[in-house]
Amino acid sequence: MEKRATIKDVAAAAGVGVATVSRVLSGGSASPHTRERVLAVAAQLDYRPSALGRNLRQRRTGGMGLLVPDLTDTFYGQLAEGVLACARSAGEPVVLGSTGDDPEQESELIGMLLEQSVDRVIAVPTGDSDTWTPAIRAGMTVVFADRLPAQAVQENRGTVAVDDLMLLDGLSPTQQTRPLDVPAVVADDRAGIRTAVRYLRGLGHKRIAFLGGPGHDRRVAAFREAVGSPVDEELVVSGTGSRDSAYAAASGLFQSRPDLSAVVAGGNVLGEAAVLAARELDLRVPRDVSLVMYDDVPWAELCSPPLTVIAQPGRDMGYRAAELVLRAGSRKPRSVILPTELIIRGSCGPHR
Amino acid sequence: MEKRATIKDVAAAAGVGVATVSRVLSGGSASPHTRERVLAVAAQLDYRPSALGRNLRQRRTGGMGLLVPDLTDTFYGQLAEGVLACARSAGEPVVLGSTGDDPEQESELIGMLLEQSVDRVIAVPTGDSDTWTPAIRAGMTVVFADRLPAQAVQENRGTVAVDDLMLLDGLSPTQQTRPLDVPAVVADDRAGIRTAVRYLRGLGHKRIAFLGGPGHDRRVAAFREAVGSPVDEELVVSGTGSRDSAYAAASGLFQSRPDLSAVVAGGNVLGEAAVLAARELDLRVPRDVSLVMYDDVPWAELCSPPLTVIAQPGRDMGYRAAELVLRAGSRKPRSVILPTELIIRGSCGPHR
DNA sequence: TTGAAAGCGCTAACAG
DNA sequence: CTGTTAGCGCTTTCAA
Repeated sequence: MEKRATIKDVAAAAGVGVATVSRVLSGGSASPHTRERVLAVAAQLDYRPSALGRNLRQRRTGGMGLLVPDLTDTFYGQLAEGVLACARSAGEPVVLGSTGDDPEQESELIGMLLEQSVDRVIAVPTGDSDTWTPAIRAGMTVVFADRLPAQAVQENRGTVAVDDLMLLDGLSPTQQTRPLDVPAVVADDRAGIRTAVRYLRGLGHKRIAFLGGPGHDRRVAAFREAVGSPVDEELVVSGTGSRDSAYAAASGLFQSRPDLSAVVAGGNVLGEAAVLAARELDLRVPRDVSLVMYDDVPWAELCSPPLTVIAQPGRDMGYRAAELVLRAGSRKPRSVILPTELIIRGSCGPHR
Repeated sequence: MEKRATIKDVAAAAGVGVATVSRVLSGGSASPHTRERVLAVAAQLDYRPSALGRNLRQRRTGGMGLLVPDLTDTFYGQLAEGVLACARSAGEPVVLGSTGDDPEQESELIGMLLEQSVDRVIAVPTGDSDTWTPAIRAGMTVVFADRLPAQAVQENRGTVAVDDLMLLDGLSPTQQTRPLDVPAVVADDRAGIRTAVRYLRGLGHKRIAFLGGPGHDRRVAAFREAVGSPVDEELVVSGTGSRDSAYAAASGLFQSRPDLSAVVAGGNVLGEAAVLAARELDLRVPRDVSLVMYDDVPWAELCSPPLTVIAQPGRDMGYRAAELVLRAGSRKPRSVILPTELIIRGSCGPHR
């Protein structure tokens, strides 16, 4: 940067000590006269306190890190906008990283944040809890959004636990030693999926498939639960996150099981793939196959027929997560579960 | 953050001075023996140099800022992914801001970046060149992406000039005193729009409308040029950036000018609005109205009919911009113009 | 080749 | 209420 006025310049110009300037600018006590004077000089010099000095002094960078799998996925775009909105109103910077749903990249990004001393992070986790334990141990305040890290292999060291969320999923907390207690902001996947499956059932569908992607474990679990056993395992397939892989999964599913009559796509990328694959195979929606997609994205309405979706509040999710990570330290944050809503449009029809 | 090993710890443990450690870690000269020893100790202590100390010392934060209008717009998601990819390979952090296409928010974000001493910024500008001049004067290296700031009212102070791009648009550089010379990475809007208009003309369309949004000045200009005078001004309308406003603009256009037979949407949000508005008004695409949309986004193919688009390489644009901003300083970066491509799908038909 | 020392701009004790 | 001072972790002269 070019030469900018420092706190010293202001102090000198105002004829006071640097500490006084610092106090005035951070709302500390000062005589009205001094305060006014300092403020005037600061304004006149166009002084802007350098975050560099402050950060070093406080051994921490302000703001927060944000790790998402892919900004090309509209849902994460919404989530990011929520985080940014909250950060902006708090005047805090956001350091962004895109993991590509790759645990290795995620680790590298965590390392980068550590190096930057960004000690507050909102993450859509990709790796398992072992990826996160070290960072949390190192003092990072993290809030998970949209999903939770897969449970790592149990060890007798503590694991990342996400309190009541596990119960929500009907998973038992297993034997955890000193859980790390990471708060999370997620949608009520279980209810969302259950509602969708019931809806399809109500339409007469028996063979319902689930098309999942990375991080959809909770949704898959909810799906299994909703359809009840025995689960036809061939009807539960997953892509790896890329659009190509999602397409391949969808296409493979339709071809291997022409008897299925409905599909629940675990995310908008998978929904997109399902629509494309169905069209390619000349399957009509909803005549030949009904489709429910997780995520309400603007283009869901553009499809013909418009897609019936399980909407989750992406922006809110980001905003709430940012709030949590900022408030952490004062009160201990509790996880948040946001409601989903089945929005019925035109992509589901009665089973024929 | 928790207590992490500092350079001092490493120095002590290795029995050398801190300067030596610093040198070794930044690839300076050191005896093989010393180097090996330091490296070993550093690894053993899991030492990670703190960016805080370095930044303060160098009076600049590494990495780069990224300012986009809206991450919910898939195109900017692609752009951001490109920037992140380049930054990642350079190991640099990215500080993100979303301007909402609001010059005021943009200014605030610039201020935030200045405060953070982020001196390299990639921006999809919203404000005019006066918004940017101060930042650039303050020593910020900026690279514009996707669009250029509107020319501010001429003064005899220098203005932000974007060298050859203005010529590309057929604008004369007017009388500029010491242009600030900000490099930019943009798509060849002029060619893209021209190709689209010619294509529609070839289909027999005479009344072609342009549906623009914020920052589409160059596209509007290209459109005017392509249709040739006299331009029917009622056929050139703009939204303000929100989806609602885009919808209103599209709907208003269709209603006020039922005689139009083709629309060029200046961006994917406007294309979305056009599809929605057309459907609402019972206009069939492409029977009643042909549509070409700027931006190729995954869902363009999902529409029925699939949308004919002017594709621009969003990801490349981000990547190139990041490269430019990182290389700036060594060689003086030149602007880059990326090619567009008309991808013909199904949303245009012959004029009836 | 190496080490000692001087800060970068700021905040937080600690005196006055 | 205010000023002085001591660093935060690092890079970078400057000597040795």
